[in-house]
Amino acid sequence: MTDSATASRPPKRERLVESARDLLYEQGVQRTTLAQIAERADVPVGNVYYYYKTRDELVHAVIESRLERIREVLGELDRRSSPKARLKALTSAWTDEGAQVAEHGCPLGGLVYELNKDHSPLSEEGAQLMRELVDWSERQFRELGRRDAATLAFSLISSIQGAALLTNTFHDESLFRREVRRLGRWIDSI
Amino acid sequence: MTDSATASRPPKRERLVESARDLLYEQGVQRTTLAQIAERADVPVGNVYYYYKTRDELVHAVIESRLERIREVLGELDRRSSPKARLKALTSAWTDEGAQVAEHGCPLGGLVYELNKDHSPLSEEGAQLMRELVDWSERQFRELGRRDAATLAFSLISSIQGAALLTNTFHDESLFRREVRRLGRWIDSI
DNA sequence: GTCTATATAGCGATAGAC
DNA sequence: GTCTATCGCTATATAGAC
Repeated sequence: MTDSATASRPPKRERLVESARDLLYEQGVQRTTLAQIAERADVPVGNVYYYYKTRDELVHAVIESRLERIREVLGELDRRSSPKARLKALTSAWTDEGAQVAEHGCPLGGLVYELNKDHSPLSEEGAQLMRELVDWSERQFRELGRRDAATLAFSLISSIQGAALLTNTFHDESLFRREVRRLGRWIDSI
Repeated sequence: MTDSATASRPPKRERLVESARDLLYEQGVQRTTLAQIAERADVPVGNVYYYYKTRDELVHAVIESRLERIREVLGELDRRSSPKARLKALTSAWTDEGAQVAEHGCPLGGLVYELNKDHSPLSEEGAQLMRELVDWSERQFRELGRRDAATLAFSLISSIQGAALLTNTFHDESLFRREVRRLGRWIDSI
């Protein structure tokens, strides 16, 4: 038994990233303290530094975790038969979390916004989250034979991100659903 | 001479709001300290509290300043002859600041994003910034005879906000210009 | 009204016992 | 590997001289 005392709980290192991921989303990067992260992960504060030497290193782990999740989701979407079906399935991925978007905004958009203000390598790592989405979308539009695929991809992800911001601002999930439905029709019309 | 020593400089209270407005935009709300605000305004730190009892009160003043400016700009746009011209002029207001958007994001969007995470009255005050833009846009679309004016207004402001986020993320002003041109054509097509 | 000096609290990070 | 205790710093905010 190399695991910790209480049987099958995920090891501390993993618990810390999960806790950080959730808190960074709910409260924002700047407002979240190591004490809060440690408390939710049920790890003593001082012990955090055994797993992550600095706060930034922990934030880095969260970005990596988000990046892996994005690639995982996009990989699943790639199994769908047509580019249009894939693009529409992407938008559905957001509406599935509509309630959380209304409460806390887009998990990716918020993170990226804050990292944009950061003068560290984290900023560029955050940008990669968006690049992944835009590039994947661009490939779909290109498969549809659009030469302006890059522009369309930028428009699509932009619209979703902006809709998430306003939805969060007005705390009204229905706004998000309506806008994403609109984007679905737009994709169909292409 | 009731003014300060160096003749015609704006009074300190005003200098503080201006300094705070700029720094909150450039660095974000959370990262900006009173010391930085005071320094840029050329006011001693301790003296800030003579003009604003708390930090939140100063942030409140910045929101009010932004709100006034929005109403001022929208008031000027109202002088244009057609709703379409007014809507397109609104989008131009953003591209005029394209370089800054690429560097720091949208001055309103960033502020609103951060205030959304705030558990204070400032959050609702921030929402009013967006409401002002959406409501004004909705009136224009309604004048165009659109019954889905509310939806279209939401889409327009969403797209601009999302485009600003991605433009800031990729630090490429041309992305913003291209997307706003696209929105201009969309307005024309309505 | 204006300024300096300082109180107070909370943060990230470290040292070292176990 | 795990934990407690605490350092050092910086932030907001206050007290009080001028």
